[in-house]
Amino acid sequence: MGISQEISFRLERLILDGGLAPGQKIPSERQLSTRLGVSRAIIREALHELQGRGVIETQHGRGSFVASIVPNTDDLEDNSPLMHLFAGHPRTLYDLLEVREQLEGQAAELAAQRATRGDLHRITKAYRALEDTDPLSNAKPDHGFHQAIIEASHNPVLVHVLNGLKNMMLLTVHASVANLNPRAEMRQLIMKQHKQIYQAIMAGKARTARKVAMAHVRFVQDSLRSLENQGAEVIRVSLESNNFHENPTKRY
Amino acid sequence: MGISQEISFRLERLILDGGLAPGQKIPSERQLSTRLGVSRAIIREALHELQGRGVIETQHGRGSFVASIVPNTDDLEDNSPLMHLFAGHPRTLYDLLEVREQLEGQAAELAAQRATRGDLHRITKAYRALEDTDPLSNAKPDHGFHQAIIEASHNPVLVHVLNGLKNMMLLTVHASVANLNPRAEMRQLIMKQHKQIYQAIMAGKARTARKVAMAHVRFVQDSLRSLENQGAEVIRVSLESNNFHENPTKRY
DNA sequence: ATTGCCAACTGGTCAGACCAGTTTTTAGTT
DNA sequence: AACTAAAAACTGGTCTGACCAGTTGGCAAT
Repeated sequence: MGISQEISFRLERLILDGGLAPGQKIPSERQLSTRLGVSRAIIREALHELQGRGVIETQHGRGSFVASIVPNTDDLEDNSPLMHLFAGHPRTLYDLLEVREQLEGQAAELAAQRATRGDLHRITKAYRALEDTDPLSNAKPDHGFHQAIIEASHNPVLVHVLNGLKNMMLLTVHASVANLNPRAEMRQLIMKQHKQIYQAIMAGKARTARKVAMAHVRFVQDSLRSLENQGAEVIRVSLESNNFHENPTKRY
Repeated sequence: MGISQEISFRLERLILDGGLAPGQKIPSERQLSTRLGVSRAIIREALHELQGRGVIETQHGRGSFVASIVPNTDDLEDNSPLMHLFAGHPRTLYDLLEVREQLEGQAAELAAQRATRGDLHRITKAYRALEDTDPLSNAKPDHGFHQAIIEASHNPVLVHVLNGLKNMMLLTVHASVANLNPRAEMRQLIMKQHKQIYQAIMAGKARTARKVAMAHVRFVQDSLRSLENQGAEVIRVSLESNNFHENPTKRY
């Protein structure tokens, strides 16, 4: 581990272990530099790291200060650092939907082929719940319906993979429900798609089930995209030129 | 807001928007420095900030890499209950291949659409290695080839999912290579399939890429199955009852 | 084919300079 | 004495160029 890291940890411990209270000023970079016997560059790197972690805040010409809200260490548990960044990021939404299109399609196909009576019963139950529920902000029944289908695929790997995506999936399902359902005609279409999926699986029509399931995900995808284009608040942060890596030639 | 901050935000967005997948290497500090027109010190400060946020990880002498999304939640590592249940279980092999068929198909399609020059170069390199290597029981080049394609899809979610399956995948790739390659005519077919995939991606023929990639996985699947039926020693480990669910009515 | 070494990467650290804001001191005026 | 405005003395922000320390890949000798 480099000196810079060591310094940042040392400073963090100093701050957290008492000494410095929120809002308090920490020594200047040059002071820290001489006192800790390292170059100012190292101090600056360490401070930037703490800044990234939200431990301190810096003001040009004034100094660095202990951040008011000390981040609890529990931060790293529920949502991994990137998870937080990915969550709600529109790109990830589409990336996720791309993958979902495939996997849900296959799940539907396999479900149509392999579902047992018990599976069919569970799917029916979930479908009924989906029909009955007040469609306002009802991400749960939606997820339950898809989950029942996935489990009926009898492919543990598939179940496991989709389970791993569950958190992010819930996010997208929620996003879709929240953005799409309020629009009456969209809700109609989605319910119709659910019905198609349900019936195809019930009838054991594998190819059809795959097709409609994929179409369903794709529909959600396209709808969100069009919503986004017409200015709804699905975040879009477009950006300046990247001189960074080459860009994919075509993307979306 | 200082340049350093701006740079860190820009980098973060480029990572997320630019399709930089977890584990992927980001340009060297000196490259970024010249490309973004700022000093290396600034780049380093920005990188330290991202490091503090957990977006990247840095290794002395090697470079900086996009942090994996869920570094710990991948329970498929060594001794997870699932892995134990899965390992060597022939059913799992086919389940895995089922999922792989979809995901590899999509990866190939997206790679054909989105691959940058750098991606194409990496794929070519991996392909060459695949051609040159003595095909006897060497799963590594095979895996490298597929990996290069997957990364060229520029879909972090897809990369992540397939990465999570990496261990199991290596198992199946190994199985396929070990069982299939020794048979001359099979090896020929597989090499031909690889060539088709390679050419389709190079030519940017997305649909074709998907088709041949899926056909490739399916071929491996079918071949293993037929081998198994004629009594070859496909790892055939027990196949005790699966309490996974009720038994599907039709299965294989 | 293997080994070993060397050149060319990569990040890590340092020194000193200068720019750009902020605060304090000081000098000058009233 | 009080007020004000200039100047000095802070603060962080950026740049440059150098050198150290790991990693990697190719090339020569074996």
